[in-house]
Amino acid sequence: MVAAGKRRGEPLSRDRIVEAAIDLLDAEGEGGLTFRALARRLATGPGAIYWHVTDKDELLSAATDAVVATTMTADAGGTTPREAVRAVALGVFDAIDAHPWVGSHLARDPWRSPVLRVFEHLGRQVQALGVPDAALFTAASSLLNYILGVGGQNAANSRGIRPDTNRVEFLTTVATAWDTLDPEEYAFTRTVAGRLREHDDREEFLAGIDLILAGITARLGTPRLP
Amino acid sequence: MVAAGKRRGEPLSRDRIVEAAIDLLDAEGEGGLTFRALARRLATGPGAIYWHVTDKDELLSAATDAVVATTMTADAGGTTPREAVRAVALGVFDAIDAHPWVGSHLARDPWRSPVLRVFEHLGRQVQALGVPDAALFTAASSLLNYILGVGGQNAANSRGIRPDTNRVEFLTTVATAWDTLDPEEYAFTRTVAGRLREHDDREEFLAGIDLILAGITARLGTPRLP
DNA sequence: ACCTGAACACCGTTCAAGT
DNA sequence: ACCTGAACACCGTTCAAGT
Repeated sequence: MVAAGKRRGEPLSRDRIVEAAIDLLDAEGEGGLTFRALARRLATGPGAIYWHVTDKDELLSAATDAVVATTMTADAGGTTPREAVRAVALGVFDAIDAHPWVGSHLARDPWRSPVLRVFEHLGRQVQALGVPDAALFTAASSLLNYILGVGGQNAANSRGIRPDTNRVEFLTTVATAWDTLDPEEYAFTRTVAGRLREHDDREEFLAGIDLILAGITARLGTPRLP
Repeated sequence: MVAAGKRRGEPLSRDRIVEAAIDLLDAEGEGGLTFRALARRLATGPGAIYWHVTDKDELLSAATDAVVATTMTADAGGTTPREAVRAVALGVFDAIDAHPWVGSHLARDPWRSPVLRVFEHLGRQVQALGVPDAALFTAASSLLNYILGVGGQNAANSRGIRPDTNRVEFLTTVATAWDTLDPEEYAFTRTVAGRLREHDDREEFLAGIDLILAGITARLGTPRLP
């Protein structure tokens, strides 16, 4: 990946452009992806990129898709469907952790290939859980939406932070801010502020997945809810 | 709301600016909010706005918060906690339906006032459900993240669409696109394509909330999961 | 204290011109 | 077919100058 910009000899190609875009996004963040910066990295002019890519939006989608696709390759054979769902979810979570911009883009890229890829893999595992046909769509998209929600928030979090601040520091800052909230208006939030301070993002994320899985399996016997 | 731009006599104020920003966002979409356009609407120069507002980001947050706050006023007294959770969730859903840009911004505005407001209200109702202290944070933030996920997707959907196309038309387009997907790679997605075509966004959203609620209540008796 | 609007430092995107 | 890079039409934001 890192070599994308170095290979000046090779002709421009969609793949090389996407690769360089990922590098740029990783290094500089969402604001760092610019046609000019990208062109500089590829030793060409900004106009050249438009010959291989229609749009900045398409470029971002392609970059996101490339990252998501790699985390979705291993089809988690052997384990239980429940663990497989967790594996898919964690794959997306970790991808966003490593490339925060993926979270932002997934959240605003509905039903296009990157999101669809995740949906497909979640759906297969939900199917394996034995969920009846009528409930498949709801189960899979609930998981998907939860994952996208967390992803968006995490992406936003790491966007607002200087890269050098660590997690604990950040959580302490937020939790301390919560302590100054109006005690009446934010009674509940203040109650769980301690929980925020000590929680582990990844475990918290998984706990949410488990909650939804519990909801899905809880009604496996039940034909319909009131 | 609509009169915000008309009251040229009154002095500029943060409130008037936010009000005009909401109008602009509603009328023109996310791309329509520009300091220049806003200034024109307020019959002033772009620089004047900066005296009352620090940033475009802060302005967007203020606009989002104003919309979210109004939907969160009625504290759903009388009904069951379950119905109250649904009411809070639907409030956010409908707000995003009416103002799609709210969905986009919520998704990228972590732990700031608009999101915190929703979190607080969800948390109170979760508390009323009888969820033990140790599980409160997870339950409330799972609901929140699901809501934010759906919100982001819905916002993105209505962003990519010309305002005149209706829902059915749009869903048909997406579902038809799904039919052309690789049958092997997207086996599950193709299975549920029909479901997508006929589904109602709002009901689907509520079904997801119910799923999470089922997960939350399913373990009310259980001390710990494996 | 508050407003004005020109100016700065950027963007994405296009397109005539080149090879 | 593919690349170049100047040019167009915008942005957010700042700031000297005004009231």
